[in-house]
Amino acid sequence: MSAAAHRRLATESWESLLRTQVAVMRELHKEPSFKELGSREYDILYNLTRCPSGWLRLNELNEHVLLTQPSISRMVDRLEARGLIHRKTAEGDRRGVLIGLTEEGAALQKEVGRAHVKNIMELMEVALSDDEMRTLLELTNKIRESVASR
Amino acid sequence: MSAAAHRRLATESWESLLRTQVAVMRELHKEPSFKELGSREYDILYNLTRCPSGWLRLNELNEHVLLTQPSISRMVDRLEARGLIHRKTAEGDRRGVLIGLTEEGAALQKEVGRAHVKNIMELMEVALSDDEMRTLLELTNKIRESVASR
DNA sequence: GGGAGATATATGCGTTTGTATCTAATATAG
DNA sequence: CTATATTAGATACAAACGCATATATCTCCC
Repeated sequence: MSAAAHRRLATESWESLLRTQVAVMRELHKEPSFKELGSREYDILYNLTRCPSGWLRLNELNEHVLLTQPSISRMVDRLEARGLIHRKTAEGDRRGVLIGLTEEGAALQKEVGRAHVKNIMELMEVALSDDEMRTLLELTNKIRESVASR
Repeated sequence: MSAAAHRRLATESWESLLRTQVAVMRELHKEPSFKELGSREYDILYNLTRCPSGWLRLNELNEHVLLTQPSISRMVDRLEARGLIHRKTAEGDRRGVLIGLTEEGAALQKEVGRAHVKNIMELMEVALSDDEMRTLLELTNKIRESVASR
C-alpha cells in the first residue's frame, strides 16, 4: 500500500466518523426533549450519573465535555440555579469544587435519557447488526485509548 | 440476546463513537493552525474544496456542518470579509447564493489541511491497522447512509 | 397571471462561548 | 519556613451562537 493511499485511508476513516457524528447529532436534535435541556447540559448530567461516587470535580467534567473550563464553570452556575445540580467544596483541597446531581436533576436526566436512548436505538438498529455494533465499539475504544495514552 | 442487552449495545457503541470524536477533536485542537482558522471555519473551506464545481449553496453547506442556518450565513459573512471566499447569486434562482473559495482561501485551506492531515495520520496510525480503518470507514458509512435515508 | 404558500437567505436580539486574566489554595524549592 | 511556581475555579468582555422573524424570490394552483 502506497504512503498516499495509507494517508488517505487514515483521514477518510476519521472524516467519516466525524461526519457520522454530525449526521446522527442532527437527527437526535430533532427530539423535543432537547429543548428543555440542551445536549451539552444533558452531557453534564449524564456524566454525573455515570461516576461511582456521584460527585465529579469541575476539571474532571472538563475532560469529558468539549467545552472550555470557563464555559463549564458558567454552565454549572446555570444548572445549579435551575436546581439540577449542587456544588460542594472538595475535601482536602479547598480550591476544588465537587458537582453532584440533585434529585430533580437525576429525574430530568432519566427522563431525557429515556427519549434519547430510544432514538439512538432506532437509528443504530436499522443501520448495523449486533456484531457490527460490537466491532464499532471495539474500534472506537481502541482509538480513544490510544489518544488517552499520549 | 435480551432486549436490554441489545439496547445497551446500541447506546454504548454510539456513545463510544461520540466520546471518540470528542477525544480526537480535543487533541486536534492543540494544533496551532486552528488558532487562525477555527475548526468550523476550516470545515466550510474544506467542503468547498471537495465539491466538483467549486461552488456550494448555503443550504448545502448547512447539511454538512453542525450549525444553524443563520450561523452559517454569518460565518460566511466573516469568511468573505477576510477574503477567503466569495458569494455570487445562483443562476436561475435569485434567492440562492453560491459560495466559492478565493485563491487566498484555497491556499489557507491547503496549509491548515496539511497540518490537520498530519495530526490525524499520527493519531489513527497508532490506534488502528489499515484493515481496522477500512472496517471503521465501512461501518460509519453505513450509519450515515441509514440516517440519510429517513 | 395573480394570490397563497413554500423556500433561500438575512437580520434583531438575548444567551452562550472562548480568550485573557484574576483570585485563592496548594505544592515545591531553597 | 518562606518565596515562587502551579493548579482549580471564577469573572470581564468581545465574538459567535440559536431562535424567532423579516425579506426576497420562486412555485403552484385556480
